Amino acid sequence: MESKRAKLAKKKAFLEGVHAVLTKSAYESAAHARRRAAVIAKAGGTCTMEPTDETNVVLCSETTTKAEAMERIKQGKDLGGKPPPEAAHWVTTAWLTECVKAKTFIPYDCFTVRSGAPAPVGESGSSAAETGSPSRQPLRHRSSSASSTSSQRSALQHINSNGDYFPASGSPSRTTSNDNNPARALDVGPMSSTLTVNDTHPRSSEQTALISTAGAATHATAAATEPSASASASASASASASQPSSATQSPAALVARSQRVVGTSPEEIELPPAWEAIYHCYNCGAKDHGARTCPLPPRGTPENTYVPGFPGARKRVSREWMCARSHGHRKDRQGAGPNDLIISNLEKLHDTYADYGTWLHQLKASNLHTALAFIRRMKEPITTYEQARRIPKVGNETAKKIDEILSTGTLQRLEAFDTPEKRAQHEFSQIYGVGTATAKQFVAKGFRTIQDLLDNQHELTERQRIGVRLHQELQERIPRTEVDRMVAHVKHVVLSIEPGCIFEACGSYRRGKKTCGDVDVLISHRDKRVLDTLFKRVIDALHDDGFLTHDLARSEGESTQYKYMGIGKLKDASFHRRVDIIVVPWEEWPCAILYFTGSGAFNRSMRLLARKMGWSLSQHTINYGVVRDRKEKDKKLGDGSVIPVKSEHDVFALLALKYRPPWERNA
DNA sequence: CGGCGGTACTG
DNA sequence: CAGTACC
DNA sequence: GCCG
Repeated sequence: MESKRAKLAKKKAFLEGVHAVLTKSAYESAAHARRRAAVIAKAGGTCTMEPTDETNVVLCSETTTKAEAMERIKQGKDLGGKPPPEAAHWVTTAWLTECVKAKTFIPYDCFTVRSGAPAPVGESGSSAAETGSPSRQPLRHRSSSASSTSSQRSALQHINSNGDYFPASGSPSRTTSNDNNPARALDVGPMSSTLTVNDTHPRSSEQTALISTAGAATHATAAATEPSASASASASASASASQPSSATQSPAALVARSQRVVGTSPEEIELPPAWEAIYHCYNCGAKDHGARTCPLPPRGTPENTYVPGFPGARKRVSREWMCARSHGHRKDRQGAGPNDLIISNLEKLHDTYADYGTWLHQLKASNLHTALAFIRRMKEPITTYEQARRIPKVGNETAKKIDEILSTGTLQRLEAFDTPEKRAQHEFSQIYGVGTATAKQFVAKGFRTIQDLLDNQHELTERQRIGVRLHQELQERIPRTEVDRMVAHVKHVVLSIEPGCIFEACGSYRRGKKTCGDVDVLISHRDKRVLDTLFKRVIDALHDDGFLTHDLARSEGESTQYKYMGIGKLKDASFHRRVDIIVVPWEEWPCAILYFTGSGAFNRSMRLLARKMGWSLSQHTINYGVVRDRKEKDKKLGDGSVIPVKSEHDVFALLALKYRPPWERNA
């Protein structure tokens, strides 16, 4: 259990950072407005009539919705016509006043608040004495607050999952999980945490030592919980302030910041009765909790040798599995890395392998891709063949190539491929809907540039036409702030259609990347009947308001998981962006969010591991007793039976893996 | 030497 | 069915 | 192309 003090700090956390803006409809007179402003000031926030970059709360009157307020703002009646920040929270003034009075804090993601209806959510504030310290600085002037702890994120999520969408399902112990501390995953060097992984394979420990000499410095940081915790907390506390320092924020902090805006999913789901009957904690076997809240150390360590009661379960796993290790991102890092020359050359080699399109070369490419994931995270330069050999997935061939790069600066192999035809083929294959086969066809037809394709659009399929026309725009990475706004928009539309939905933005965004290639949105609802129409209604609504501009592929008719792939654009954005939306049944949520968060290499690794255990992991479920055809591996003879899971943690526990938060799943 | 993720939409 | 896509 |  958390101390009372920690709880108090959490309660203060939201109100501390409030910078509110009043809409005209939120007050009747100047005096009324002053009273509202006083409420905010008492909470330690600041308040204006004009939105600023720091605005994180918009106060609506008791009788308007966000949509109505937006309309008024558009007409210039409120806020002088200046639009509020897209990511701001919309609450009624009465609600905020009440929260301050009761010393409770505000659920952070209430976008559509209707007349007076919502009562303050969260624990009763009576126990929270003396929170309103009058001398608190406004957000913009605070440097960092020691009172905010790194558990703030889970606190917010806790409230969130007990809030509007998931009333009163929480047990008090759910925040005291074996969950990772975000501060431990700071960007400085996720590698160090692999040292805690459960295996002592002789060779791999050697390899780990090699690579993680780089991360040695991180030990100090990770061990010094206090500073890193407050750094993480201040980053998320100052969430809505658009600070230039965001470039230096850790992925964990970036995710925490986004969670305040877009996260609306429970940490655990309820299962259908038949599944609930066989569900138990896959970390210890208890029936009364899941792996997420299991107090025991991770399964597979000497301290915990529990094995779940499903055929194929095993105790230990080699750390060679990518999914068993922490993979922070390295592409985001600024400055030059020690192995940039090697990396850039091997990346080119990877691309040429991928362009072949044959089964064998796909394997070479994916193998090289995995090796690159390990090379990228090294802080020390590779200098010898032997040193390279010790990196996982780097064998004789790759090590020789690294050696060649070290001595000559390039790869002979690459120069042979540097022809106009190959370059054209590679560029074509970057186009959405154009793969290796089509790219080769285009080259064979004599096309060499994108313009050639634009001039011959009749030769293309519908998806390819869209892909070619928008090719330049879609090549652009999306800044995280724009993803924030896109996701907030989609979430608003989804929740106004069906308030009981759960919603999570996944993909690289959930993994804490600073820029994303596309926007991935996962949606579910408890009620199956709702799901059957929800998908179409959401897509239609997003078309109607002009957000979605092109469809690339979408599920038709009824199925279990609905998938939409298309292109969307915010009105004030400069580029069209790829948007994926998936609607899944409630009980498939954990596997779906695991899949949709990725990364791709992480998924492959995890699924391979599951397969080696005789199981099968997919975006739907994890199954045991799967019977596969020996010859044709695509042919499944039996689906087996579902192993029910309530959270991502359960899947990790099943595979005897230490839980990896999203920002450690980059590869 | 055999194995390498699992699934879903388009045409 | 092959091709392409999602992570 | 790497791994068990």
